[in-house]
Amino acid sequence: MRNAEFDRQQVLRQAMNAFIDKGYAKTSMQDLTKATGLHPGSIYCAFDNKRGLLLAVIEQYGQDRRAELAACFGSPLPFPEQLKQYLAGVVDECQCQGTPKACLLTKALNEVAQQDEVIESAIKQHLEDWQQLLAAQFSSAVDKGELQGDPDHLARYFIMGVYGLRTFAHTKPAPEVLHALAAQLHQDTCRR
Amino acid sequence: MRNAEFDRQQVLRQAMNAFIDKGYAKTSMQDLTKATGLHPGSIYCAFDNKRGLLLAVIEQYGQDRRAELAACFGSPLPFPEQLKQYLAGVVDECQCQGTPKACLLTKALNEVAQQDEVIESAIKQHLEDWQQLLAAQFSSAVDKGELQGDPDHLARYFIMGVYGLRTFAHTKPAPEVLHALAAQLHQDTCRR
DNA sequence: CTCTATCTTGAATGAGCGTTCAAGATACTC
DNA sequence: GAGTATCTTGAACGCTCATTCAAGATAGAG
Repeated sequence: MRNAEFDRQQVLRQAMNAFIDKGYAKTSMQDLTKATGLHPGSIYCAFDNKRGLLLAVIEQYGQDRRAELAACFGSPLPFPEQLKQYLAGVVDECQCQGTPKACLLTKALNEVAQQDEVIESAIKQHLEDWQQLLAAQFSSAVDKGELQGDPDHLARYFIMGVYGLRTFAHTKPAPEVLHALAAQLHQDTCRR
Repeated sequence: MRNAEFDRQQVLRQAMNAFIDKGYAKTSMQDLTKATGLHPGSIYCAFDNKRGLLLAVIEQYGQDRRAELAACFGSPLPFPEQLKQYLAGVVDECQCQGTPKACLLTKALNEVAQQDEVIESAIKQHLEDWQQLLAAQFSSAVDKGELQGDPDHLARYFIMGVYGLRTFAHTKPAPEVLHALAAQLHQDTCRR
């Protein structure tokens, strides 16, 4: 017997960065072997093929984002403040000096739209999980009287704003523009 | 002497649909020859290469969208109503039965981000033109008292919403969800 | 220590890609 | 109507890609 030598999570996160930077199609196996340090055979042994690696990476990405969200909304701050911090994190990612970090889920969804049903629905599932986790936070804020309105609708509207913010960031606007948009979104989400 | 036999605009629109459906990377020259009816040599003669064709297609797309916007805001309706119709058009595109039409500009921008500066800035230019045209409409609405606030900020917020709506549509939500989000965006844009 | 099941290695493979180009077709000029 | 400049055609090319696989390495079992 013999165990695998590599750390699966580490490999997935390295491949994740490669996919986020170049997109799925433009990330070659050569890129992936460089990024992960694994040889082609090992990748194929562990993940079947490039597509299987993407699916595993998507799974890991979803898990990481869920942990991130839980950490942010686990603080003792009032809900609007938590939401503000969450948005600030998104904005930071979008304009992280010269090397903006895209969202793997939306980037990949955009790329494989109407071409790979399995990947498409895996991504859709994670985005819906994300929406549901956020909606739960909105719901508990409504219960505590920190917010008014339908939590599901508010969560969807907020998420739409985050999607929009990320796309807007691709056009490299001035930082204050992105901040103003985030502030407006925050206000429109919390006002009701 | 001899003139080219094909209709340039028609070819560009056919290539446009191919790029919108499959994305730039996954649209092969074979796809493009099928979509346009042109042979490889003709495409290379007219547009240099696949990338040149994309650039020409982007130009055409920008022109088409500008015409569309002018038509929508050229109506005699009050501004909020014009905006509502514009949004309705976007939503329709997003959930056009089973074959949603993405925005070529954002789709391609997402794909070539940080990989092709020329394409990136061509797209960025068209998106900024779009923003400016919308901002001009917002500005004139403010002048007429149909709207309150900073037209540039409002236009950017509205555009962020359109970006978000399009990404949200990729997750194939129920039609009423998309409509509710569009209605909310309309309200938040026009309220001030 | 030996054996063997498993993992690792990386060159080889074939398919598909973007691109080229020389031969053929065609419409305009004079 | 002849000449020619231009466009059209599509097979061929070289390259890169994802994928394979047989040989080599290694860790645990007995």
